[in-house]
Amino acid sequence: MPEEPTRQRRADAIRNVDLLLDAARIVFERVSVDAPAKQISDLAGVGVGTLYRHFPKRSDLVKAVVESGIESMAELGTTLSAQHPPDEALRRWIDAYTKFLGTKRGLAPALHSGDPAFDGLADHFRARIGPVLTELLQAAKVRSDISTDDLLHAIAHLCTPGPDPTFGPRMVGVLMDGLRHNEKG
Amino acid sequence: MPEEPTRQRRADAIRNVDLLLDAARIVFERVSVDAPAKQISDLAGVGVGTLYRHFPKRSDLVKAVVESGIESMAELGTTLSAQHPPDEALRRWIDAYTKFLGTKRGLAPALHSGDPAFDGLADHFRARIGPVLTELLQAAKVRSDISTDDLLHAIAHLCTPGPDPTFGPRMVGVLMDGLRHNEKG
DNA sequence: GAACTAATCGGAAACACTTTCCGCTTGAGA
DNA sequence: TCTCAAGCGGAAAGTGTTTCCGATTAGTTC
Repeated sequence: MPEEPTRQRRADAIRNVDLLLDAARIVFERVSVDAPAKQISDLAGVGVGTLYRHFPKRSDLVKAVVESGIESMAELGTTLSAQHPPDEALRRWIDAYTKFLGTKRGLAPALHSGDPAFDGLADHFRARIGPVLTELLQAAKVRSDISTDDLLHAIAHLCTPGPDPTFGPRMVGVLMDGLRHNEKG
Repeated sequence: MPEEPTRQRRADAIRNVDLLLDAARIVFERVSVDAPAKQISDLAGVGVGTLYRHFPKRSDLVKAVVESGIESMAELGTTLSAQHPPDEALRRWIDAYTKFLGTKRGLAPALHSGDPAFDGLADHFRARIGPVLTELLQAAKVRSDISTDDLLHAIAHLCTPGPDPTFGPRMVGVLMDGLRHNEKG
């Protein structure tokens, strides 16, 4: 692979990417994942053109924000499994995951809308979080016909932010009961 | 309430509404709930203007299609509870509900997107389906801290059509296990 | 530290819908 | 058959995304 003596990345470009990510995090949380791109570029103090230069599709910005969240979730998993007994670690991690998804309006629907824009994201997600959760699940000895992917997916679906903030957590609770007290061994 | 000697509704208008609903059902299933309005009006053989005359917002068309589905679900509930023992009736009804949601691409995400356009729909849904499901649930004696609404919601969330068509049904299965073998009596 | 250039910027223009408007058409009622 | 409001269709307006490109400006070189 040709390694051109590439010129260093411009400082303002790096700064703008950060500004945009910060602005996006704020807007996604306070307004919605569906807010107009201009609203984000305005908050970041740059033009729309700049936003689209760094994130060719609007969805790429969403992806970038989510990816940064994925990283923290993965790290949390490692930390928790070191500090708590298996099922407690699992419980806490699921709690955090639930909260992560529940915080950004429209995020869960967007991720599971089937929009091919997010296909790659799911893979990255799986690759990074999957092993961590798998370990937690095995340690907690839950039923075996449900895969790690299944569970991540299911929780993501259940945790759409809505009028009743207890909904997601409660249903996840039922789901976890179902995992433990199962009919398939 | 003033009952004006209102003129009868025009035959072509009635026909066009039907054509539009049929076209919408087809497009929602074959393409997606998010397909352009023009695609639907074309299939129906009318102009966009006509579509918007009968369904002022694009989402009204979605609503209309879903409402017709709700009606059949309600009827099915009654039928099933008359012909089967409680838990079998519940199982079958949940199956049908799962399939209903899983069939229209983008429907579940749309319904739970938080878009106020669908607020009324949720109420209608609840009013019509709630009692039926409540009866099924009581008859099947499942845990009590989960309401009928909760369950309808949860299933709807889980049944987003995706690459793996078995996902929804499987997770609903786990959820139902959780309802029966619970930790809260 | 001045000149050279490619990377970057920003906002205007091009697109892709959705929704509104309005002149023309047609079915219902007399 | 005649009248005329309901209904039609598609053009135009509104809204958000994505592309473009002339004007800047940060690295690099001398």
